[in-house]
Amino acid sequence: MDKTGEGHELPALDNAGGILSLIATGAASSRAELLQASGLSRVTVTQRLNALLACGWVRETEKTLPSGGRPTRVLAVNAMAGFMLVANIGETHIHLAAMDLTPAVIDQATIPFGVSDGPESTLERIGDAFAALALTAQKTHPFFLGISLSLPTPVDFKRGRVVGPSVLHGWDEFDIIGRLLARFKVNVYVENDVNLMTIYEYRRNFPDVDDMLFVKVGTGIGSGMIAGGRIFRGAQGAAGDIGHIQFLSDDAPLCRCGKFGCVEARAAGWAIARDLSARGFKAENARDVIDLVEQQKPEAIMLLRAAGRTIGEVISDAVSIINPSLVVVGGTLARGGEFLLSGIRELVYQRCLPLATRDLSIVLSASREDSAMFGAAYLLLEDMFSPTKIDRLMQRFLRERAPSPYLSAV
Amino acid sequence: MDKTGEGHELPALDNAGGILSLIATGAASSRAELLQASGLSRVTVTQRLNALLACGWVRETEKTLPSGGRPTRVLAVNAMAGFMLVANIGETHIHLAAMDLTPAVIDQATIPFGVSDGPESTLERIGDAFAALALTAQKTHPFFLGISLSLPTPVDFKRGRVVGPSVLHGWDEFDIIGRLLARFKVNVYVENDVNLMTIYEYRRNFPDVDDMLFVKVGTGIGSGMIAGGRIFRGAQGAAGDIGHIQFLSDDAPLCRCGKFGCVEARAAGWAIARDLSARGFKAENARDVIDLVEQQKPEAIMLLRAAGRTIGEVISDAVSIINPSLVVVGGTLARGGEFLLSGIRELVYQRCLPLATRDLSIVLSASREDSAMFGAAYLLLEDMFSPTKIDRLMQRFLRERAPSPYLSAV
DNA sequence: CATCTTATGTATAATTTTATTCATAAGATT
DNA sequence: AATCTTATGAATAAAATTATACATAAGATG
Repeated sequence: MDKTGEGHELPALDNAGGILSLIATGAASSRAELLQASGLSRVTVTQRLNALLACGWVRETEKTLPSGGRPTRVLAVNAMAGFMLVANIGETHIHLAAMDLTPAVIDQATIPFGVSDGPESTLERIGDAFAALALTAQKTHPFFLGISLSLPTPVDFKRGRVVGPSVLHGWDEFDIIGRLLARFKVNVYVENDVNLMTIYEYRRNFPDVDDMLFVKVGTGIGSGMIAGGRIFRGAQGAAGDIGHIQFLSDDAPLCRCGKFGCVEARAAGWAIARDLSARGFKAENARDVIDLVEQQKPEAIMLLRAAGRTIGEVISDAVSIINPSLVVVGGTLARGGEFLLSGIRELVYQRCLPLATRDLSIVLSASREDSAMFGAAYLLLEDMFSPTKIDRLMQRFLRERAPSPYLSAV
Repeated sequence: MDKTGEGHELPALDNAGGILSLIATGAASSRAELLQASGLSRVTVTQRLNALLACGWVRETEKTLPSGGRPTRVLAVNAMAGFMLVANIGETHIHLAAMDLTPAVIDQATIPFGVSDGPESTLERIGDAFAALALTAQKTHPFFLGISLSLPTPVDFKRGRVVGPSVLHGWDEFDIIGRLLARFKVNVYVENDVNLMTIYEYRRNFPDVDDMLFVKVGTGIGSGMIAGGRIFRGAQGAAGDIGHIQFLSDDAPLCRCGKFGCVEARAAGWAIARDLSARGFKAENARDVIDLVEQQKPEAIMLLRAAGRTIGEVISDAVSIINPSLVVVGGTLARGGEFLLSGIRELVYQRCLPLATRDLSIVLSASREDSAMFGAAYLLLEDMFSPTKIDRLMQRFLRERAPSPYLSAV
């Protein structure tokens, strides 16, 4: 009996998920590597790969690898097989995009936002914008993979909820996943923006550096870690909170968190802006600080240099504790370039033991503004194409591809 | 044709490694769980499990789990299936043991050692002691799994070598694995003692706490981390080096490492001994300090309390950065109990944000002196029974079990 | 004790996967 | 152009694995 119920010639995708996962995660990019990595026989791999090719999940690229004989054809996930919806919630706007599996932007939108907007109405507006983006994207990229959100606040990733104090009012413990799931029926991911920027740096710029620290120096200060090739979140998703490590002194300034002497209160964008204001400049946030630096104001440059040394102190602690092989400095103040970086380097090389700094690089991020959005896309892809989850993805795909008339009739 | 060449009735262990791995790693402890976890059919699981039972790798325990019907039989790796050799190289002695797969000690030995003994002669003496232990152990525990060493110095685990400055003279970059492999032809693991103590705490005392920090406060200060259930080593295996994080002040004391103001120089056993000596007491190391504390000398207690607060500062940094849900304090000075712990707790709860300390426990280790040796055993078991390595283990087992007369004749 | 539930073993046929072999493809080398 | 190498596809039989069905085991429950 024909399983599809019709003579539709749909290729059998049984157990092809493992093959797709290997290609998507980069574990294999040719038939030979698939054989090696999967441990399956050539016949089986060929059959499953053909099914994936026929369905449009995988494509043969034009690239080939030299082999001594006939060149190896390079395989890749077909970026146009599907799309995902991502959004980066900032403090003044929400950027939204439909992305293909590259990930690259298919279509995007921006809606206004304020930190006092509650989650209910915000998620409804995000949902509306998403629905419009999905309508366009689905025409060219048939399969809707899922949704991924970036939030400027601590997030318990497993539960997908904002935890603890946040700049976003009323979001604490709100069931973000539940709300979006009810409307879109796809996997929903929610993560902190710094962790997503970290994932972006790792996947896009330093895919071979399996132990790195990303430090965002903007209006606030935060960090994310890649440990053994995976984002490291800690027990509550609060790992990397270096902004509120304290250095006590007689003149320890008051921090936003209510304590004295935090790194943020000494070196974050808002702290430098505060100090510049006290000196008669007009500065409210990190961007104003950088504007003054770019205008070569000596006071601004001096304060940025000092901030670099302060941040260098806390980065040196982090380097001693987690021993990364790369530190990437990003965020708005990173646009201050060497003015910021030299102080960081100075302190790290001075304070850490040679063993930890021997093979350590400290570099500026080359990221664009929306790296968190791409990070959100990478996170979604990484999780959905992981060996443990791929089967569920394939099952949903099969269900949607062949909506059985019998089932819907019952 | 009979594969064994004889009518020996040896059960076919083909592909049984996966089943053994599931049982050994704790991923499954009953037939039902094996079915679920392996995804194989009942027939296949039964067949492979029977082979493992027949070979003595696995046994049925007396324990059963209630199920509503016939109780589920609990399976476990047979602790007597094999043995491993472990050694903990300390600064004055080397403790060696043959351990079963529990791991529990079968037989042990101690040989003298000094930090100026080079690796060549030391490894030869360790090899001799190991050979003697193996002779006994092999009688009751047939299969020789491997060797695992604990060293009081930074180790690059992947390469199995001492890296950077070390209390052990002449060991830097020495090929420890190569030397032991040449003599024993089994897997050899080499790891830092603090990481092994961390593994011990995790596996034996807190198996459900997947994000923990272990701090060893002895003559020196070091730490190890469990992140997501795995030991976290960093890029060079130097992660957790909290002993040389600096707190500068006017009276910053000189550290062994040549810098001023390190945590070690303020709060380690040798630093407290130094301060006690300056006050006329006779104290050289952490043990002497604890002796004075146990004699209720107010100066010793005062210095230990102060050390607790200093260590608390650096632990609070680590807690902010890695967000564990548990901190275990061990090492010789931990025998000072609340005198040490109260200062640590005070500083951590004072300096970390509530999000990080909300679900954080800080406890004393209940470990015995030789926890590093058990940690070494756990490390070996964990790696050799991991899904990725189990097949190699099974292959060696099969090779040794059935030494083919044809092969040796050729 | 009879009955219920779930655990566990085994025989059979159906299905999936593999090993093996042969054939063709496609660039590199001579 | 002839030849070499490795990639890739396909056909066949052999082997492994599964689904299914049936049978027994063993404690809990009433």
